[in-house]
Amino acid sequence: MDAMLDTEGKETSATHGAYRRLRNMILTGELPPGQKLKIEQLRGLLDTGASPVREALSLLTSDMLVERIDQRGFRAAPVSKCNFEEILLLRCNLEETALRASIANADGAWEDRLVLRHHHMKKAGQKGAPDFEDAHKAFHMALLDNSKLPLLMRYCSQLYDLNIRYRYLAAGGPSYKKRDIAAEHQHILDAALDRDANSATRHLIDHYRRTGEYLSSQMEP
Amino acid sequence: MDAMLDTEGKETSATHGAYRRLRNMILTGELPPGQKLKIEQLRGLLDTGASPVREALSLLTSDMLVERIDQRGFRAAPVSKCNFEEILLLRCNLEETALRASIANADGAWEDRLVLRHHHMKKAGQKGAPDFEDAHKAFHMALLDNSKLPLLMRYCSQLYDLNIRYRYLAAGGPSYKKRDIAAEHQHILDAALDRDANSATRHLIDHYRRTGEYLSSQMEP
DNA sequence: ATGTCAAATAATATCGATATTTTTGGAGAG
DNA sequence: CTCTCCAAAAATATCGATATTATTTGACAT
Repeated sequence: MDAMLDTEGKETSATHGAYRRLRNMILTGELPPGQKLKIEQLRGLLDTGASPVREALSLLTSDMLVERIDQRGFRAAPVSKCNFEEILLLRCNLEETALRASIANADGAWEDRLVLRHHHMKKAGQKGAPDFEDAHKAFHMALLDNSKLPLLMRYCSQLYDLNIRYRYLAAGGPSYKKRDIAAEHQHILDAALDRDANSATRHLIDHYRRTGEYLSSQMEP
Repeated sequence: MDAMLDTEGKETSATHGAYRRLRNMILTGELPPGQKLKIEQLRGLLDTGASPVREALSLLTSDMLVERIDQRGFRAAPVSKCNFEEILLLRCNLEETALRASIANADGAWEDRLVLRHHHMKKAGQKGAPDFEDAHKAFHMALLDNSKLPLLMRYCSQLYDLNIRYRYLAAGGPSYKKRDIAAEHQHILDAALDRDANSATRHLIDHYRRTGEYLSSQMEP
């Protein structure tokens, strides 16, 4: 009953709450790569027991955001240029597969979802909303989710998160507006609505490669 | 100090031991798909505390072998023909990428490892050793591991395990010898040693597709 | 001075118990 | 006879404490 009065009335279990907060802290770089994650320290930070913290860290292990070291506890997953480039490679491969499958299953309901997600993203981008990241992910996932391939979706979602972590680390926050990102999104959307798989995947992959090259250039080898 | 005297002197932490044993039980079907996994019950089965069991189940969640249901505990992941076909699809896609990358990096040390793994697998297969499964996986992983792409390797390993689960479920154990599996493996090996990426991937994918069709035919829709 | 070993310290992993939540079973009303 | 609702039972999630293991510190011998 205390949990309800905590800070907001939205979290269900302590474990899940700890999971979400730790995840965010790692994605945004608040907990830097390679940092030792001591139970006691986190227990204080999230004010909850040791069991939820421990279980949340176990779950983050599957997302490859936390590493468990034999009997020596946990640490935030390290980063490297090499790792970043592998993420990019896999994303291009898997998202192409998913997007082609989505387009193959295209129907009116999917098109509606796409248009809606795109609109929300544009709106969030214009007023610099803090939930632009969420809207951006939602749009990209909507492109893929008509594939009806849950495993593939899971991998894409995981890789997406690993990628935005690098974006936060390299730029200290959402660093769009460099290029004309909006136009790139529009091209992808239009091609998807036209059900032109070749054009859509080409635009999508270009979109990733460009962001990838920019981030790659900002990292030491 | 008790842990050393348990049954054998090889396990390090209780959590890891529980993880390995539960994983095996799920893969072999000893814990059937969809079954509720009650902490108390497993605690008795593995005779260890509730914390290691709980943490092991959390880890198995990332392997997609266990599902966590909001506040209602855990259950063994369900199976379906649809899920099986997705696994097959992703395996063909990801392993082709990995094998091509492996061959691109080919060198003498890798060839040695391949030959060795293949030999061990053949030996284990002839004498019907219980560790044939392990040797079989080791050979397939050796084909891929020269790609030097750890993330991709992880996905391939995960999908491999999900797949052998279906093999156990459909056949109640290793059901090879139906076709001339040995010849198929030989073809893959030879093509890899020749550094012929097209031939190697064709043989590898055929190998999976054939096993896949056999298993698919044994399942209800 | 320096390297090594042992005691002290700190952190993890695990246990046993409790509070919360879900599920079950049955009694009463419609 | 069926449905709803409440109480009892079971199971989960969480806490606090302990045992185990790693890390540091400092003393001793070389």
